[in-house]
Amino acid sequence: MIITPPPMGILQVALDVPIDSLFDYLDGGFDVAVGQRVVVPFGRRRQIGIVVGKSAVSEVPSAKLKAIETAFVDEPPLDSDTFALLRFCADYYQYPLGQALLASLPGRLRQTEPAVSRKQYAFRLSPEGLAAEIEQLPRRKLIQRKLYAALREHGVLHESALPEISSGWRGAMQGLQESGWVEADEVLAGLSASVSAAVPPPPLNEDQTAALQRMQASEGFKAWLLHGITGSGKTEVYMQWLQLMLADNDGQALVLVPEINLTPQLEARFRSRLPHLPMVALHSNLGEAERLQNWRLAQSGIARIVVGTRLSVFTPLPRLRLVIVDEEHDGSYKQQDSMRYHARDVAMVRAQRAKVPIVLGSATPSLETWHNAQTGKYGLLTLQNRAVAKSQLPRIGCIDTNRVELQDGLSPALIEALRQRLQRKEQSLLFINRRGYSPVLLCNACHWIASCTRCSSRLVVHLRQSRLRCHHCGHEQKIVRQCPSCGNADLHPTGHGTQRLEETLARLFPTARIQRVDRDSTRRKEALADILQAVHADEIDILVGTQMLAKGHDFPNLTLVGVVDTDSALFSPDFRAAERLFAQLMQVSGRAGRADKPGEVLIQTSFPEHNLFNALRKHDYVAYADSQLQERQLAQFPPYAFLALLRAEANQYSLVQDFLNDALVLARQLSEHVLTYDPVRPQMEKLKGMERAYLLMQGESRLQIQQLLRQLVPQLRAHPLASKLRWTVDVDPLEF
DNA sequence: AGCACGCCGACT
DNA sequence: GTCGGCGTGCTC
Repeated sequence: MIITPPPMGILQVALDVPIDSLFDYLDGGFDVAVGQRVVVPFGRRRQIGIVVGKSAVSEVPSAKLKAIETAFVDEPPLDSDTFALLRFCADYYQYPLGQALLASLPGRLRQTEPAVSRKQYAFRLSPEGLAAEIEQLPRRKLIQRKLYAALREHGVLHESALPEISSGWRGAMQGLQESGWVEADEVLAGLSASVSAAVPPPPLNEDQTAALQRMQASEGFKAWLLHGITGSGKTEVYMQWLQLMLADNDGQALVLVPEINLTPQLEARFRSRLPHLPMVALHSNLGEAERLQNWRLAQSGIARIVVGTRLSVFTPLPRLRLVIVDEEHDGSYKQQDSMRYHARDVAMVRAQRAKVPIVLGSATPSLETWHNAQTGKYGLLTLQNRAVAKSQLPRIGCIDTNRVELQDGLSPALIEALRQRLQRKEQSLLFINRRGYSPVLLCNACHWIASCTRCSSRLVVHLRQSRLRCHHCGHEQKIVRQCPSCGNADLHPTGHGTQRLEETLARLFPTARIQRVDRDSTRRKEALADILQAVHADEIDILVGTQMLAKGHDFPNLTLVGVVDTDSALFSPDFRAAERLFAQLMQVSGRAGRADKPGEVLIQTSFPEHNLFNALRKHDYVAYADSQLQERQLAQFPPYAFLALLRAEANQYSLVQDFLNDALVLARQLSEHVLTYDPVRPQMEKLKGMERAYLLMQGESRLQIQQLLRQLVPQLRAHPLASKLRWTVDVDPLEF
């Protein structure tokens, strides 16, 4: 008797390979759903894949077809909303779907092994336990009584909350379970909840109340810009909105934060105020196991709030009700390799698809966002006042470096201001955007300059280590004592970096306690936290650092911020440099005088009358943004135009040139709407030994750009030179 | 991306 | 004679 095997279906599988196509496999008898993880044979190796479609037939000759090896049918498949979002992004950012899909998953789900989470439990009272009373428990079983009381109050308690009650909770809980009062449910691990009572919300000021009311009054998708200076209480608005939106339902919220170590702080604040809303964090500091757990808690709907960086914009959230993007102007939302998405823009698309509101918060919104708020596309919510009573805005002044003689890079006025702060036992902060001792090593005889051989950059002098370093590629060498060009032994470190400024300050103020904060001084894992701690403990008088210090922390006793060198950003060929500088200086100003002590900001510049500083002195973001927008409109730059960049690099510049020239011809043929400029070399013409150039495409709409790229990119992939050099497409590029 | 195949130079 | 350089091409 002949047994006919059951007919096999065809699965379209997306794989983590840089090929923009799907692969067909026989389902192997597995009952697989779309979105499921599968393991497939691929050439000589095994690959993890995601099923993106099913069908009865395949275009691929049946001799070529292989069957899947395994399907993880026990795991919940990727839901269709998240899947559709990733498909949209893969399309929009010109990136292979399989790579986009797989990159969005926690690392453990990219392996060909089944991913198991550690079992954890949530506890609740049994009917018997509910019927009982605490007095039935012996007095001396103190921990059991505490646990019982907590369970009565909270209903269900996750085990992560229990150490708060007692370190000996395990034994006591066991006792309660044995007596039949408590039942345990197995849950996914990783959720932290709290048994502490919610910290009561502070009263809101008028602006905050108005913002909340307007947000509450809208329904479905609606984008808001929450514009408020540092200290105006944006976080409070977020928290009360979360409470309003999530308290009496089972909805979920996505909260995006920039890629800095501020996530734990925000998390702690949220947790103390919203202890009843289970929250998970998703950021790069998590271990693999924890990341998987938290992701699954979001996917299963157990976690109600997800606080995370860029990548978490792709986290499956079946009951998404609202999205918050904090510090929306922050550049770290833009992925700068692989799929070059902008998490803020993706969040906007996500909110739109999910028909939920989204709030973008910032003191210095990106001009794109500001423009959208001006044209009415986004609702504008303004927080005018600082929420903390009595605190006032710092006085901002410029020091004209043309008119004074600098002493090792410092003006007399700034030195005097520092001296005053030391006398008053107040703290100061000096910003300088260069680490190292000096940015240039110069031969005074022949004007030779120490340069990197692999990059078009100067080598930075690090005097303490007696090294010359390239800050772009990591190349390092001993400091040369003699000019390699003319033999002169008189080489001068020229210009100032953090190390040199630290040295100068130590000489000017021998008794002051000075601390440098840059990538070099915070290499150790806990170093930055230790320094910030010391600042709070008043163990430091003067901080010298790079923009690392601009974000986040409040220093109540800090009353002076000095900005030493900014002028290079004023005349950068990157049209966004000024926007970034303004945001940075606004943020820096927020560091000064947050308590009841008035703060002062002093900026050393050769262009004190520059319109950027005029606006900054008045704390007038609006005026600056509007003037910048006018310039952008005249120049037809974003947000009045849309850009895409084709970057290419190779050891040989001629390769890059040939490729981009061909691409240019193609692009001009393919679109009469999109303006494609001749290839341009970036500031850093050579980086890590690679010669670089790019092609800029400019269109009136996203659609025009998309239509061009949809045709151009496949043709570029087929170009004979395409495999001989490295090239990428950057849609809506932020930096050039 | 991997991993094969493939066709030319200096080595035990 | 063969070890190995990385160019070319394919993976359902």
